[in-house]
Amino acid sequence: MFLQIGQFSKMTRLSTKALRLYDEIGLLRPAHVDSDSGYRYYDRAQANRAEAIRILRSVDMPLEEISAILDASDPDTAQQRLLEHRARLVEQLAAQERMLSYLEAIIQRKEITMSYEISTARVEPVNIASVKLHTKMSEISANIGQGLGLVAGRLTAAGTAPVGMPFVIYHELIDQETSGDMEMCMPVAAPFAGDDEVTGRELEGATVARTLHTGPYEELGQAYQAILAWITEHGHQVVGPPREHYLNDPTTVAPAEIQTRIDFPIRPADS
Amino acid sequence: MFLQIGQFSKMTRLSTKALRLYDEIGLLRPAHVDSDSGYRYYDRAQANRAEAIRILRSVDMPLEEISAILDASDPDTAQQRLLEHRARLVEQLAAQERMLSYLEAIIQRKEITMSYEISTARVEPVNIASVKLHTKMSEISANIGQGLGLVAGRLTAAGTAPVGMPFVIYHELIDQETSGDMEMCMPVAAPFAGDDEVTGRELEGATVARTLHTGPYEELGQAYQAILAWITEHGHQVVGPPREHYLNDPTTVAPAEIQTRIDFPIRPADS
DNA sequence: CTTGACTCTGCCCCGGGGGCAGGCTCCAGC
DNA sequence: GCTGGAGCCTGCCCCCGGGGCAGAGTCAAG
Repeated sequence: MFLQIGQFSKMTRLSTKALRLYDEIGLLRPAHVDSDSGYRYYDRAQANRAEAIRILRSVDMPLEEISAILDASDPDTAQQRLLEHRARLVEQLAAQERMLSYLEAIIQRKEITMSYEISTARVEPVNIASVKLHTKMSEISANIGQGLGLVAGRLTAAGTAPVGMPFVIYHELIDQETSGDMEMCMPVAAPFAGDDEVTGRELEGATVARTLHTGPYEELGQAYQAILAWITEHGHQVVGPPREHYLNDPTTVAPAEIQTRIDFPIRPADS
Repeated sequence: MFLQIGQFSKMTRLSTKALRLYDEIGLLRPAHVDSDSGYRYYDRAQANRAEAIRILRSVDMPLEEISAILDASDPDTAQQRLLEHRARLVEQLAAQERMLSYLEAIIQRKEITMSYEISTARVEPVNIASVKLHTKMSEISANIGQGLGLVAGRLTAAGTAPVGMPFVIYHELIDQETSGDMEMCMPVAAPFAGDDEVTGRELEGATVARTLHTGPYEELGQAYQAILAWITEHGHQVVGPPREHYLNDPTTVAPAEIQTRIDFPIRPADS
């Protein structure tokens, strides 16, 4: 009546290796184990559980989860676990889609890393309304959205409007571990009075090393490296915090099309 | 001028662990390694290659592939590799989608494994046109499609048409390793003459153990197990090869909705 | 009783690192 | 020049779900 592991393996289309593993972790214990030989013997009735395992593995559910579901006393709990796993799958799917579209962008531009054209430019002083805050890498994009929203709101409340695209000044280096101050700015025509949150001031003019990055924000690090290397190579000296200008709207444009300009204030070598 | 691994790690957002691994496999060798201390020293110029690695890893490309791309002398070869990887991603994406929709079906039916209602039925003799061939597990669905297409063609050519849904007789057990004969059949009103490929005959009537499976073909194994267990339990005896009836069209219906009826000819216990 | 098919345990392998232990090495401050 | 602490080194085990293999033991049919 009992089946050896090989026969049970054929029945259930689970490899013997897998069956031994499931025995070991207690997911599917053989109906009987010969204590002398160690041979595993399965009952036909166990095929049902085995099939459930095979099905759940086929949707990539971890063995631990499967255990939890099959041994759940409460059917609602099991259902809950299934829903959680669905959420995981949906998330993975989205991640895969993001990867794919990013890869498409890389393929299209025919190069993996960007090559940057760097030039100097003269930036005139400009009146800005800005809000400054301390942030870290993982919060940057959320903070920029909020910050610029806040500034825009105050401008509207004051009966005025920005006269150009928004930009951000990074007063300190922000990387994976270190947090730092960033200032989100909107250019305005006339000096802005400011209040407790949003300040108005004139941003000093500067000679800048400038480059344009086209692509998702994750790649901006390259642009910074390129521009800093260029500054060093040409013997210039950094004299102020960099400014990041957002030349189009990331919410309406594909990630591969986002344009960001970086301006690094410098004192040129020959002056 | 050289950077220690920690500084380079911050620059490139690659963990020191990863950098050491890339050194080991030759993907990204430090510009200099102190032979006394073993300290790794990186050049700023290496940040470019590191960035390319980070980007390609972010789209889940294996390290070996990345090596091949970055060290490809020919840009076309590199492009080719990227395209291959895209194909892989697309395939994975499709697999994920399949899993998700399967999981949705499982969630919806509120049970992981099917429970089968099994009954006996009397099947009358019927004229069939059929084609028989030897196949294995992985070829079954392709063969069924071809086989039924062939039979349908001959029927049309003979100026007649099937009078019911097609079905398949499994003359031998077919599982993962063993191949066996299967016969793809269409019921016809009048005896069919047949030719070298498609034969006509009368299929004998029988008392059958019958169950209905709703769902993808992958799950059919459960139905067979359930029906065979039922036959054994009730003391019946199998007297012929099982017949699988396809009650709806799998090409127009969702996998979760496919209906398959299994008829197993038996001699009832009480006769 | 023999033989061949089956099964057992135990080990190493896959990928892409994470984490930790124990021991060096470097650099900055004194 | 010295010292302390941060940074770095190698080497090992771990993740997950098995695949593959070696060497030894076991089962069932003839």
